[in-house]
Amino acid sequence: MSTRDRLLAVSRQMFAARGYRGTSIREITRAANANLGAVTYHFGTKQKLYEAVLSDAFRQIGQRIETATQIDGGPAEQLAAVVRALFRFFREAPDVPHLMVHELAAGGGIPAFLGPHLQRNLTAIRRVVEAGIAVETFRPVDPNLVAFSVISQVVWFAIVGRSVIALAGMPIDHGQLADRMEHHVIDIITRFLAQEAGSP
Amino acid sequence: MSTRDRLLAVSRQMFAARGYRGTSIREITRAANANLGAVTYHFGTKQKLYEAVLSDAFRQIGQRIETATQIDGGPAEQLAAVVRALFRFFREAPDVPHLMVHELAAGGGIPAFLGPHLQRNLTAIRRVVEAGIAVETFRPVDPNLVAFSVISQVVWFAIVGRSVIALAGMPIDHGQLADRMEHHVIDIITRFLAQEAGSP
DNA sequence: ATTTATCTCATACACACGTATGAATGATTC
DNA sequence: GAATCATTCATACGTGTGTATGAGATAAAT
Repeated sequence: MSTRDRLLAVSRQMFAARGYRGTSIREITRAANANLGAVTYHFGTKQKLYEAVLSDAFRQIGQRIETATQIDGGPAEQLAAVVRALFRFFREAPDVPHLMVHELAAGGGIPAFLGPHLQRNLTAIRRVVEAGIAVETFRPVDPNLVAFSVISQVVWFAIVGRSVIALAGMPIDHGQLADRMEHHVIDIITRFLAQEAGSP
Repeated sequence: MSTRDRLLAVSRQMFAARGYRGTSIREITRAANANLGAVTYHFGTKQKLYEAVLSDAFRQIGQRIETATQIDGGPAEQLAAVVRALFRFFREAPDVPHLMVHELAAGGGIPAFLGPHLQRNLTAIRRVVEAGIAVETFRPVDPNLVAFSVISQVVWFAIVGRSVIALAGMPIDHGQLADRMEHHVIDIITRFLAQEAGSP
């Protein structure tokens, strides 16, 4: 693994755990068995390294979502697939939701270089909902709000799920809660989108 | 307004916008028209100042939630009141959700001094759901998951609502979206908890 | 074998940080 | 009015920060 790649991997972990300002490039290079100058050489500046980490993470999310929206099946299956894909990805790469949230929590809105990534993710989910409405599988609701509900719950679980188990005193482990939460999110969205029983 | 109170107010804004490490006590004291030593004098250390800000914010959230759960009306009305109270509070004090998220985004779980606050909030919501299940207004679902859905969507909206309007190209302002989002969250939760049409 | 390009390393610099301290000021009390 | 207390202020200290730089190492190309 090249020095550049080691720096990226370690940065990702550390930025996720401690945030941008909470992580020094000295810590990063130490943990990556690299020299202090390596950051300057490969990325120019700490900020550029951070942007590289973030772009990569958001690009991965986008890939997962888009793949999920392209499976065979109706809109309901595709939407469920999106939720499942997000849960799986965040379990494989728990750094990613933390990176997201660190970034979004800071004031000043979303940085320019992340806009396109987020927009694509939003659009992918919205399209599925719109398709479902078009074929009257779903009620005619605002697709943006649905996308919002999906993302918020999945990301929030990835961030606070562990802590909530302790706080609520739930007698289960994180994996079990993740499974239940996955079903819960799919369930809650499905019920929201379902045509009323007695509709035409 | 005393120096101590000015420090608290300014800190709250700045910690919310830039996070703990992103805010220096020099910036704080400058913006609060106070001397650098005032922080040492009134709070001892930057960390203690931060904890004072955070405890206060979470205490306020708790008050709002508990008040909402005590209104007259059935469980459905009380749950809707909680959602409305949270939306209103986060609109009045937009710093608070940012403080929350900054804190939760950091690794290492929830700090000890925040645990009790969060637990109380969780419990208050859970009780309402449990009451609704007991009188068979609601389906028998896991109350923790419902609390989770409520909080995640409300907080997430407070954090990224503004950005999403721009990203999704929605032709409305933030206040309008907040109103729609409030209805949406109440709607989605209500539908989830509603007894099936043909149940006994 | 020598040049060239790519990368690593140790070190230096200027600056911002949190904290400590002791003098100065203001208010309260006797 | 003197004495006591609470608060404010300017300043100093040590440390950690991001970045820059130039010498050294390694590998590729000619």
